[in-house]
Amino acid sequence: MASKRQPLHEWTIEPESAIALQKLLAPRIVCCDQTGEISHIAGVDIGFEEGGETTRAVIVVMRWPSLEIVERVLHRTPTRMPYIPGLLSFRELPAALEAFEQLSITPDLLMVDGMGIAHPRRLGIAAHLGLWLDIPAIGVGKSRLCGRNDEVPEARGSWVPLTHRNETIGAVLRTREQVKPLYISIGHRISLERSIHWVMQCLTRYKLPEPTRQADRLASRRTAETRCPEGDAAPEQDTLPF
DNA sequence: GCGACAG
DNA sequence: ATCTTGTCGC
Repeated sequence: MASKRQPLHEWTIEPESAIALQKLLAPRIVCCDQTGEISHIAGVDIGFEEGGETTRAVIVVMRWPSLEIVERVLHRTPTRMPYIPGLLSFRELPAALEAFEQLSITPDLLMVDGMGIAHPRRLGIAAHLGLWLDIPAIGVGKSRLCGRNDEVPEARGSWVPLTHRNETIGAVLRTREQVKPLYISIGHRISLERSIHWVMQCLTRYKLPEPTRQADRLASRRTAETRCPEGDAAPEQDTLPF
């Protein structure tokens, strides 16, 4: 029976098949620089509502080097799959891809909340998304999925390699002093060195680089209403919708 | 066999 | 990821 095939990103897949697919796709990840002129960097993050029933995919596009937000997309959709360590992309990619379809600007670089190749089968969500869209991507994780690393020096900008099975799969980077480091890894079409470089270039006063931080704020509905008593800078203002 | 385990 | 209060520090 020749039924109309649904978009590939609407899969719902068994863990066993998902793992097989990762092993098939991982070898296609490009780990060298293929970035051209970079004028737009996008931050990608996924959040949840209603105890996980609804998925919120957010993409924030910023102009480089001003880092001003030029476009934002918030896409809400029913959650299709549960969270299984190692299979995160199958739970979050569908929503992210649907959000991408609503973007009018095609970013030159993606910064994704999660791992790139610093994954058991070298295909974390950042690598999976970068490969699918064929856009340079960097994995920006807040905690470790696999691998080991030495202590990271306290100085901002210092980093140590994250290794797994005798391979360097990423870097544990100190983006702020006195704060837990970030787990940076190649997503697609960019080297680890340049990945670290770009993350550092997008840092302001926070732990997370701006693209990811802004996407995270919106995905977790932590927008401009967060009050701060006084003193420092005024609460961040959101110019665009939401 | 036991622990670890992105978001 | 999300649920959640107060609390420590610049």
